[in-house]
Amino acid sequence: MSEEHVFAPLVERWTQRFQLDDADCAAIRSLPHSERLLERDSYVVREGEASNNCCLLLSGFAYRHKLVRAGARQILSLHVSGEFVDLQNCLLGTADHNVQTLSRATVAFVPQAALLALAAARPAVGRAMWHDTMIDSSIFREWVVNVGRRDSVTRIAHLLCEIAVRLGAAGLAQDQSFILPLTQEQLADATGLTSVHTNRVLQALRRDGLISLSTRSLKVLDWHRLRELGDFNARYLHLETPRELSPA
Amino acid sequence: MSEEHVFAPLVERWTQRFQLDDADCAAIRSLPHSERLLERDSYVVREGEASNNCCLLLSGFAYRHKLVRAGARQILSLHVSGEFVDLQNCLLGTADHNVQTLSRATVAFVPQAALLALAAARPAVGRAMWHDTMIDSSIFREWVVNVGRRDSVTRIAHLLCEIAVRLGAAGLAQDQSFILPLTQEQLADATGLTSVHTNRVLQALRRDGLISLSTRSLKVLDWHRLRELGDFNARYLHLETPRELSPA
DNA sequence: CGTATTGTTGAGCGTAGTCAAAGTTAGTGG
DNA sequence: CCACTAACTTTGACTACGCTCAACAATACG
Repeated sequence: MSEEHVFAPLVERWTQRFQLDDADCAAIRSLPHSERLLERDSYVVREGEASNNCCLLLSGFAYRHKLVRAGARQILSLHVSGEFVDLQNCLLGTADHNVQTLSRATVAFVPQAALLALAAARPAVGRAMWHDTMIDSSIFREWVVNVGRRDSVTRIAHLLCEIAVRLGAAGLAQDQSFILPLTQEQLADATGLTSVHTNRVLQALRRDGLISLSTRSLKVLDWHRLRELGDFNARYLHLETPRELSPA
Repeated sequence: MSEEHVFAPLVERWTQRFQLDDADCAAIRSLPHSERLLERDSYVVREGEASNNCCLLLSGFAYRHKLVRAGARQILSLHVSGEFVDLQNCLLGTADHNVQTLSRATVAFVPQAALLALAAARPAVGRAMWHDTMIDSSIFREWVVNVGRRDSVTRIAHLLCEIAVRLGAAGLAQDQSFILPLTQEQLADATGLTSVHTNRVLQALRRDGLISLSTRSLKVLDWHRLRELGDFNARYLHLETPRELSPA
């Protein structure tokens, strides 16, 4: 991956949604950064650490999670390539959660100070960054609802819907088929269930002809019914272009 | 409440944490706004609505929530006076959740465009706003953990700890006592439990001498044990001066 | 003072958890 | 390329935490 293309997907995504001018784009492209290849399960951020760098995911998948005293893990969100994975920790001094790769991944670490300086110098870019973090926030809210008020089948179906839509939007799905980057244990940790129960729910979804799933490869066979079953409404993903707001 | 003091608590809070100069503060104070008194249970934002105003809570309490198809409600967060209650919806065009008052409240509605213009014109203020929303985000993450991976007693204890610390930080608690602005049904909706079970857990906490609670008035009797029981660590609140209820 | 809201109690049930073991797939090194 | 191992998935039997339903008590409030 050549240096000058590192930020290309990011610039493309942002220019589609926000009015970034050439200077904005150039400023993004000239951000200092160091590119790295991370093995699966590598920690990108550890809870309690001071964070000096922000991590942009160039390829692969990542997730956030937290541990409770009893030792259980709760996965907080999933991330696909093209996303900044810890703008969150960037603004708040110390990380309050862990970020880890789900797969082998390439990332670019960008010094926090450079990002904040860019946000201050180029308000349109700052707003794009803020906007991205607000979408993350919306997804957290939906996850609170998912683990708080939905039964196990609905919960799993909802999560699969979210993954299907987000991978689709990122161009990582064809014909309702995609690589599910999570083990059943990770699906369980994302939904607040046990891996045993998650396994049984997945079998039920297969039995009912909603999905086919084998070794990390998932195909949605009946999107309408899965969406219905999962009580899924994509609004919270805010995939549409945001309304244009011009400074007064 | 006189016009020029509407933003005073906000300016004070932000200047304590960020380096805002006089021009920044003046710009905040001169934000256009309309002040209103809202009765208890008033909607501030409704899911699906386009939002044109941001709501700053001047007094009273508010909460965010979402409904699932089955009709259950999940409370997503609580808000105390001095906080912007929907900077979230401000950046994203349409609201993805409801915001409602928990008590009679006074609020100031600020036009969204003015806020975004301010954020762009005065980067330090923009960063303060972004920072506030990132703390909300951190709290959402902790709530995902709370409802996803903690048992009922731990969950309720954790929520009570959060409320105690946040009300303490806002100067709304004295001597480990404060007004608990939630009914048991609302506590249940915040923790993903039923009101019946919440009632039983509260009784257990009273029986064990951790809290005393009667008609909306809660006193923490044993902060150390409650904190322990609730698996509570205030880091996620990112209070600069974590003013925890100290054991005398 | 009457009514609505909120809190409390009991009995029975069901969803999801626990524990343990076997089966399957993927990854690694010989 | 195969053998071996670790990781992941599946199954069964049993358990328990928290839910449901329903009635009643206490409190707030107009």
